[in-house]
Amino acid sequence: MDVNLRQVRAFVTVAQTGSFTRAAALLNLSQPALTVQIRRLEETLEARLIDRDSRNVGLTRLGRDLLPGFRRVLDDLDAVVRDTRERAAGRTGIVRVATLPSFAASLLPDVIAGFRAAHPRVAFQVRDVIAQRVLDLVRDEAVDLGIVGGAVADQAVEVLHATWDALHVVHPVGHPIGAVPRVTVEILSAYPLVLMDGATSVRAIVDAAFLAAGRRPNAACEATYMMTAVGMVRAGLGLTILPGSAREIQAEPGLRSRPIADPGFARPVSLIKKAGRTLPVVSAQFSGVLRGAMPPGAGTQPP
Amino acid sequence: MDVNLRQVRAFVTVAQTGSFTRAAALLNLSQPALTVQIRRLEETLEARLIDRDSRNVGLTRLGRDLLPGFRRVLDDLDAVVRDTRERAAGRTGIVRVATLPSFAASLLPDVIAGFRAAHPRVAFQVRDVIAQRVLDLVRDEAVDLGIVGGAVADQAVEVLHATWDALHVVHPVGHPIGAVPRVTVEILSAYPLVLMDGATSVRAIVDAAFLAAGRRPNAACEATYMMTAVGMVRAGLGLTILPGSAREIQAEPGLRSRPIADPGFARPVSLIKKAGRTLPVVSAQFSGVLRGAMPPGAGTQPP
DNA sequence: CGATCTTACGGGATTCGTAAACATA
DNA sequence: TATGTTTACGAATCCCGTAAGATCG
Repeated sequence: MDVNLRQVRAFVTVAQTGSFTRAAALLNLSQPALTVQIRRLEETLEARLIDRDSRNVGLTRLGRDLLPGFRRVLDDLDAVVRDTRERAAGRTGIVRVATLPSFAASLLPDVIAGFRAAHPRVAFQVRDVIAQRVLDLVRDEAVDLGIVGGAVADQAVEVLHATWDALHVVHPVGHPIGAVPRVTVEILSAYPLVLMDGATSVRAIVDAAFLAAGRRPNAACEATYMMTAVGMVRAGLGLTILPGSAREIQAEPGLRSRPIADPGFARPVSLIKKAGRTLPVVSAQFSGVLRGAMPPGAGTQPP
Repeated sequence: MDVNLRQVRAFVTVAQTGSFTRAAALLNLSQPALTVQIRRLEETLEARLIDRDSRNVGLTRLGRDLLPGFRRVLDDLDAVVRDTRERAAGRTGIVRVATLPSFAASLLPDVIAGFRAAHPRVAFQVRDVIAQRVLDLVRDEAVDLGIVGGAVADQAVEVLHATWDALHVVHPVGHPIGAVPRVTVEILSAYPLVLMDGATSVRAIVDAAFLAAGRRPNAACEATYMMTAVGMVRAGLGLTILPGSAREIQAEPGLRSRPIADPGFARPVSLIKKAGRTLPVVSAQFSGVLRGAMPPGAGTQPP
C-alpha cells in the first residue's frame, strides 16, 4: 500500500477546515468517501493522524507535525504543474539560442526585442560561440535553436531554415571600390587587405574564394577581432572582408561596406535544432520569427 | 483532470531509465500500462514531455525542465512518509513535557536519561514553568505531557496518573528535629522557619496546613528561590519547608531533610495530557515510564 | 525481422454516492 | 434530538494486463 495524492489532499483539507463535512464539500466529495480516504491514509502510515468523535475533529500531534510536509508537497507540485501548463501554452518559457557571434550582435537583438514585445514573460538565453560549439550545444540539447555557419551534415541535427550570409568588403568613404558596379575577387586582389585570423570561419571562406579564382589576397595585416580589422581600415591599412551581418562595420562613421558579388564569398547559414526533439512552444514560435528575419535573399545567392 | 502521483513516478522513472520497457519493469507494471500513464500525464499538462519513437526515448526540453520539480516532490513526500512511519512505530519522535520546576531538576532528568538509553533517537523538549502555565501548555497542545501540582479540574485535560509530593523539612545535621519520630505541624511551630515567597505553590500549602492546625509559622525569613532558602538554613536562620523532589536540598552536604507526616503538607501532583488527543507513540511510552517513576507512595499519603 | 512503443479491449480493483447506523452534547 | 462521523453496499470509474498493431533501424 502506498500514499496517494488524493489522500494527502484529503488530510490537508480536513486539517484546514477542522471538519470532515466542510472538507468533503471543498473536495467535491461525499463525506463518507472522505472518511474512507482518511482511514486509508492512516492505515498506510500505521498512525492515527486525526482525533475525531461525533462532535470534534482535531489533529493528533503526529498529524500536526506531518501537516507542513504534506502542504509543502502539494504546493510544490501545484507550482510545477502550473508552470508547466504556462510553458505548454506558450505564455512563458526560456528560449535558448546558440549563435555565431556576428548574429548575436546584429540580427538577434532586434528579433528578440520584437518577440519580447509580444511575449513579455518569455526569457532568452543567448550563447555566442564559434560554429562548431553551436553544433555541439544543439546536439547536446543545451540550447533549443542554433544559428550556425558552414554546411550542416549531422544526422542529429535538423535544419529549420537555410540562407546565405554574403561577405562584405569594408572600405573608407570615397575609396574607389565604392564606385565599381560589382565587387569581384579580381577587384579585391588589387588592394591591400586586412584579413581575419586563420582560425576564423570568415578567413576560411576568403582563402577558399581566392584559391578558387586562382588569386592571392594582398595581405597587409591580420586581426583576430572584427573590431580590430575595422579600426585598421579606418587607419588606411587596407580594406577588409567581414560578414554582412557584422555590427562592427557600422561602428565607424567614415566607413562603408558593399556585398561581394562573387558567390564564393557567401557562406551558408542555417537555423537548426536537435533532430527528433519537440521544441518548447515559445522556442518554436521564436524560430518562426527568426526565419522571417533571415530571408533567403538576405545575402548573395550562390549558383 | 488532475495530475496523479502514479503518473509523476512513471515519468520520473522513464526519464531515469530512458526506456519505457525498463521503467515498466522497475514500476512492476506492464509496458502498455506505462504508456497510458505517460499519455495521461501529457494530456493533463497539455504538453509533450517525452519524444519517443519505436527506437529512441528522450525528454523534451519541457520535460527536462520539469523533471527536477517532480523529483523534488517525490523525494519530499517520501521523506515525510518515512519519518511519519518511524514516529508511528515509536523508533523516533519528540517528547514534549511541561513540568513544575522541582520535577524538572530532580525526577525528570533521570527518567529521561533512562528512556533515551533505550530509545536513542527520541528527542525531548522540557519546559519548566509554573503550575498554571503547565495547564495552559497542555490545553493548547504545545506539549504532550504535563506534570502539574494542585487539583486538576479541567474538562480539556485528562489525568494519566495522580500522586502526592510530600513537603520536607530541611534542617542542619544534628538539629533536634532530626530526632523526633514524626514531624508534625506542632513541632514545626516550635522553630523559626525560612518560608517561600507568597506567590509560590509551596507557600500556599504551608500556609493552609498551619491554618488548618490553628497555628502560625514562626517566620524568620522569606525567599523566592529554593536555593536561597537552603542557604539560609545552612546559615542557621531557621528550618525551611520544600518539596521532597527539590534537588536543591542535596546541594548542601551539611543539611538533611525529612518528610512531614501531617497530610496537609502533601500536595497532589498529576501527570496530565490533553483530553481526547492521541499521544505520539514515544510520548505514550514515556508517560508509562514516568508513572513508574512517580509511585503513589512517593510521598505521604493524605487521608 | 527484432526491439519497442501504441492501441484495443475485457477483467479486476478502487472509489464513489446513497442509505442506514452510531455517537455525543 | 440534532449534528456529525462511521459502516454497508451497489454502481460507476479507473487501471491493469493481454493481445494485436505500428514503426524504426
